[in-house]
Order: sequence, then C-alpha cells, then structure tokens
Amino acid sequence: MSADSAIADVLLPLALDGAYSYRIPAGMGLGLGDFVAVPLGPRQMIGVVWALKDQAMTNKALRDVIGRFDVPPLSDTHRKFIDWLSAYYLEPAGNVLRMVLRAPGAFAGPREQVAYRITDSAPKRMTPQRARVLEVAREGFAMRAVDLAEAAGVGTSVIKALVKDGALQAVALPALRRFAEPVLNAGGYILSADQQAAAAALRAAVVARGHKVMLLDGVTGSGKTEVYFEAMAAALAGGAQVLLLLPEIALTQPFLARVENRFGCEAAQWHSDVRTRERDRVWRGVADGTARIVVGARSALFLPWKKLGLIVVDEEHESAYKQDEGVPYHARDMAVLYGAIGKFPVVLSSATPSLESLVNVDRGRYGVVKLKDRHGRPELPEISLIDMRSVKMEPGQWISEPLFAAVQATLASDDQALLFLNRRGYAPLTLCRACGHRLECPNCAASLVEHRFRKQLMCHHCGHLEPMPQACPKCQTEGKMVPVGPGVERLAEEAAARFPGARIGVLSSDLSRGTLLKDALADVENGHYNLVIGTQLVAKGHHFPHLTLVGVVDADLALESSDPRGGERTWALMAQVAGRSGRGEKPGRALVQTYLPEHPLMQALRKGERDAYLDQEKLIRESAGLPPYGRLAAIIISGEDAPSTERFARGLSNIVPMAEGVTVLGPAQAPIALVRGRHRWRFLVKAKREVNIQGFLKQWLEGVKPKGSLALQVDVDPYNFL
DNA sequence: AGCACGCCGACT
DNA sequence: GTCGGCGTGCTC
Repeated sequence: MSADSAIADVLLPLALDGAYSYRIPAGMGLGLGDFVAVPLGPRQMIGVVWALKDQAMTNKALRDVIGRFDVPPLSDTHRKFIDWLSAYYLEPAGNVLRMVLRAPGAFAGPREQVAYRITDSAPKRMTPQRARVLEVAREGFAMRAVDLAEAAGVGTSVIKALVKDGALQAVALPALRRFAEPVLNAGGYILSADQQAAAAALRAAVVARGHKVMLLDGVTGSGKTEVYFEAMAAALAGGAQVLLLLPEIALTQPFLARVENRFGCEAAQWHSDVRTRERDRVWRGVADGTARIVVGARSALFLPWKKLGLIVVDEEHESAYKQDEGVPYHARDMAVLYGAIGKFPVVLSSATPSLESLVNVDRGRYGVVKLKDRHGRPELPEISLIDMRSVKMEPGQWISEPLFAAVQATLASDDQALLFLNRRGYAPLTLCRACGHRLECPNCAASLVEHRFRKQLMCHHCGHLEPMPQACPKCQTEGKMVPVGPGVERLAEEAAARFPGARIGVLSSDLSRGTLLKDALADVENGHYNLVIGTQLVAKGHHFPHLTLVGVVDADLALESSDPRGGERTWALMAQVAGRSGRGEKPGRALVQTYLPEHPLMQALRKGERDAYLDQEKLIRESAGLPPYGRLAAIIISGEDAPSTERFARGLSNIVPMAEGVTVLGPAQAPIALVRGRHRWRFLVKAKREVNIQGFLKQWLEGVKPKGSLALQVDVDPYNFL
C-alpha cells in the first residue's frame, strides 16, 4: 500500500479484538510498523500501524491519527511474530504489543534531562517536606525532579524551592549514551579441538543465513559459552543484532563481564530490574540497530529488533523460560518461532536438554552439536545411591551414616562439600501434637513453612507471613507445635551439631535481596565456607573450585509428584548439582539419598546413562500422547467464591465441542486448589499432534464470559502436565 | 488498561 | 434527599 493511504489500522496495547482504524491526515505519510499517537476515548495512546488501506471496514466515524513518533518502524518480522504469538496462545495481539511498549520514555525523544544533586549549603528554611527531599538526595545520585519528589513523597514545587534556596543544584544528565560497536576478534580465548568443531558447525548455520535450530548439548564445564560466542561473532560480522537469552533475571555480573570481554564492547542488558532511563536507552538502541548485543531475560524477545540475526537460548531446558502471568508464553519456543519468521538461526544450549528439544533432534527438525568435557571426564561425576530404606536414621536427622562419613572425610582433607536439599526454610510443615492441626496459609491451600532464621511462618505461594504461634490456633495447647520434615535451615542445624568446626554456609533464594547472595557465593568460592547447604540455587552455573563432594539429601522430591515431567526435571537437577563437584583438577563424586533406588531414573544416574533414560521417558510420553508427541492446553478457572467457581467450571464441560483426536479431562481442582484467595479448577485438553488445538479451544470458548470475580485463563503448552 | 455510566448503602 | 462503592462495557 502506498504511503498516501487514507486509513491506518492501528494496533493498540490493549486487550481489544483487533486493530482500530484511524484517518491519516493529509501529508502525514504513514508506513507499516510506524509508531503513532492516536486518540482513544478521552485519552491519547501509542500504537503501531498494522495495516494501511483506502477504506475502513467499520462505519463508525473515524478519528485522526495525532502524529508519528520519530522512532524506526516495527519490522515486518516483528509484526508477524506478534500476530503468530497472539494466534498460538489465543491472546489478543494488543496484549502482546504491550510487551513491546514497556519503555515509555523511549518515545520522548533524545532530549537532555536535568537532574538535581544536594549541595553543601543548607536551605534558609526547613520544613518536614524539605527534610525528606534532602534525606533522599543525600543518599543517592542526582535524580530528576519528578523522581526525587516521588521518592520523598512531596510535590515538585518543594524541589523548585530548594533549588532557589541553593540546597539543591541542577546537573545535566548525559544524553543517551550510544552503544559501541563490538570488536569481533577481542577475547583471546583458545578453543579446544572439540570446541572448534562445534563452533564451526554453528558458524556455518549463521553464515547460511536461513532458519535453522541448533542444539548445543554439552556437559557443565565443556565450554559451551565460548562456542556460542563464536556463533554470535559470526552473526555480528554479518551486520546483524544478536540476542543472548538467560533464564534468570540475575544476569550475574561475572557472566556479563565475559560477554563484554569477548566482544570488547558493552552488552545491553534487559530484564525487569533495569531502571527506566536505561530501559529507554536499550529500547532505542535495539530499535535503531546500534545495540548489537543484548543479554536479557525472556521479555527481551519483544524489544523492537531492527535486524535480529541470531538468538542464543542458554540453559534452554529451564522452566523459568515459561511465563505464567499475563501472556503465558514459552520464551525458548518463541525464540525458535522468531527465527523461523525472521529466517535466521537459533542456538539452544544446555547440559541437560529438554525432552522437547531432543525429540526435535530425533525428528530431524533441529541440528545437534555435542561437546565433551575438556578434561576428558565422563558426563557426570561418579554417583552412588544411598538406599534410605536400609539405613537407620535417628529421628530429626536427615544425613545418613554413609553420607555423614563421606562429608567428614571430605572436610578432613580440606575440600569442600555440598549438601543439596530443594526446600527453603526450617520445616515444610508444622503440626500440633495435641490435636493434629496443621498450620496453613489463610489465602492458599498450602502449608505454612517455618523460617526459623526470620522467626516467621511463610507461604511459598503467596508470600503471606505470620509469626510462629506459641499455642495451637485450634486447640490452644501451648508448646505442642512441632516441625515436620527438613528444610535447608534445619539441615544446617543438624550439620552444625554433627560436624563441629565445619564452616557452614546456607544458600537459598531467601538471600537473594541485595548483595547477601553475592557475598555468600563469594565466600563459597574463596573457601571461607567448607560445608555448603543449599537449594537449587546452588545448582545454577556457579563455579565452586574446591568442591569435591555433593550429597543430595532427598532426591525423591520431584519424583513423588505424579507430574510426568518429574523424571526429566529430576534428571536435570541431579546432573546440575552433581556437576558442581569436581571442577578444576580434582575429580568429584556425588552421594544421592533415595527411598526409590530401583527407580529407572536413579539407576540411570548411577550408571551415568542419560540417553538411555531419556529414551525410556520418550516412550512413556509417546504412549501417553503427551508433549512433545501430542498437544496439551490447560484451562484454568478461578474465582473468589468456591461454589460458583466450581459451577462455572462444570458448566463449561457441558459445552465441549465434539472433535476428532481431542480429549478433554476435567474439570478437576487444580493441584493447589486455592491460591491467593482464589479457588482454582482446571481442564486439560489433550490432542493429537496434527490437531489444531487453538481452533478447538476457540470453538469451545467462543462467547464464554466469566462474570464477577470469575476468570478463565488458557495456557497453551502448560509446563506442569498435572 | 482507563474511564464513564449505572444501580444500592451512610452521611452533610 | 445526596456522595460514593466498584461492577460492566466501550474505546476506531
């Protein structure tokens, strides 16, 4: 369509059915993908030109486009990506577009900003408001007037007055800093022969410039990062932008330093903790193509890429790539989709690839590159099972005699040991011994977890906190509340008693605020602690050079749930945790406490037979028709009132359409039937792979409108099968 | 997502 | 008699 079309269909960042039509004022000359301001009711909104036409499809009186922003247009690829994602997840395209527009300041243009800094001179008059402003200004850097006023909870007039009085001083904030060009031969890391071969395969895919997904499958310590850096370098050399996706927000500083070291330039960061001004800078840089390398969390996919030419998904098996709130998308799958639309390669990297990716390799849809350990060691350190059924355990103890002896020997030889338990807090359950009452969250159908260090009970689903009661809330008996089962805090207590003299450090996500976690990790690395007790947080990519023994206290946790993904998840976790030991020169070993030593997973761990185990898992999935051999969608109905939520769910089951190859299970209460005060029911839709499950869902849910507090959420490809 | 319209409880 | 609670619905 020509640049002088009369009508623009503008997609707005709202949950609307489609784009709205606006008249283009003469001479405005809009193009597809342009960012525009349009009127909507009494308001003005930012939207994107989705289509251009000469006549509107509506007979409503059209309003005029207000103006066009001086920002590069959203590419065809990006718009197609939004449309596909919207259709795949049955989510209004406007809601997807909203994820693209998460940097409002980016549209304000590159104007100079003024900030204010405290001076040495005191104001002539002091008021409580002024004091608050000065208090805020004293502790931080220069801030914009609105930010400073907001932080102090006052109006901007107070700031003005303080400037006039000389107590605050205006300073110009630097204009948006430009991103530097990468230096492609920076770094100086020497690749092993294995790495060179792997890098060549990835580079070839990049140079070929078509869509291709490559699985980079290599053990922890095999140097996958350096290999995909080579693919990134090749894409950058071709003039493209590259995106490196990481599962966690905590883009650890050391990792970012590695990227910057390799490419001799700043890598743009994108995740929820990046502050407004920097968000705007990254957004602009991505849109105009000057930001060449972005390291980000899943939402970085939605940045307005000008010329994206490669996505690397690190730790592709991680469940953190699945977003559960808002638009429930899977970032790894969407990275692959983006690559397919944009016709560029995608690299999936993992030491424990997801079953989905491995099956895609089997089907020939993905290529695979394998990397062996650089020290020539086998995939996993030596893993031995401890059969918990045959060892005697004292009540209140969780470290069996064989594990105890191994830890003691390790500590005696000046090495580090890690005890892994995937449970935060002191005890997962607290009971009254007098009446059997269980302490539960008032908002969720879940036990409260005692956090003895913080002297509180916590709900791990909604964050609810309450003090530990002295007396049972039900029968009022005092002193009869007992903790049941171990968390890392309780395990640390046992360890302190049984390994006197050990330097014990506890690592869990409870530390994640501030620098606590960083300090704790550093203290593990430098050997300050010699006995580390941790949750799955310790399994994720940290180097503990002195660690030679890993003890898994309860390996059965994820297997006990009947979720078919339990085995795969446990494998990944065990492999990662066990992989912590024996880095550097020393070989490591792992002892795994289990009540299910005959379980195929445990046997496979012991023998180090990943592929054989996963082949068996594949067979189970295939015969059950579960992903990746079949399609799955979950429908979650929630509401504040239990009976009406159930009634609504049951009503839905009466209108399930007939369809070949589709089975609808439910409604059943969701695994956690009450979360944050909302009752939850759910359906599972199981379909053959060739079935258009979206079409089925649309047909079923067409015209269904939950009323009041009721809500209906569709989750295509849910992460939890049960 | 806002913002207005609309129908039932405690106040000048 | 009104102010105001937030439930429902519309925005090109």
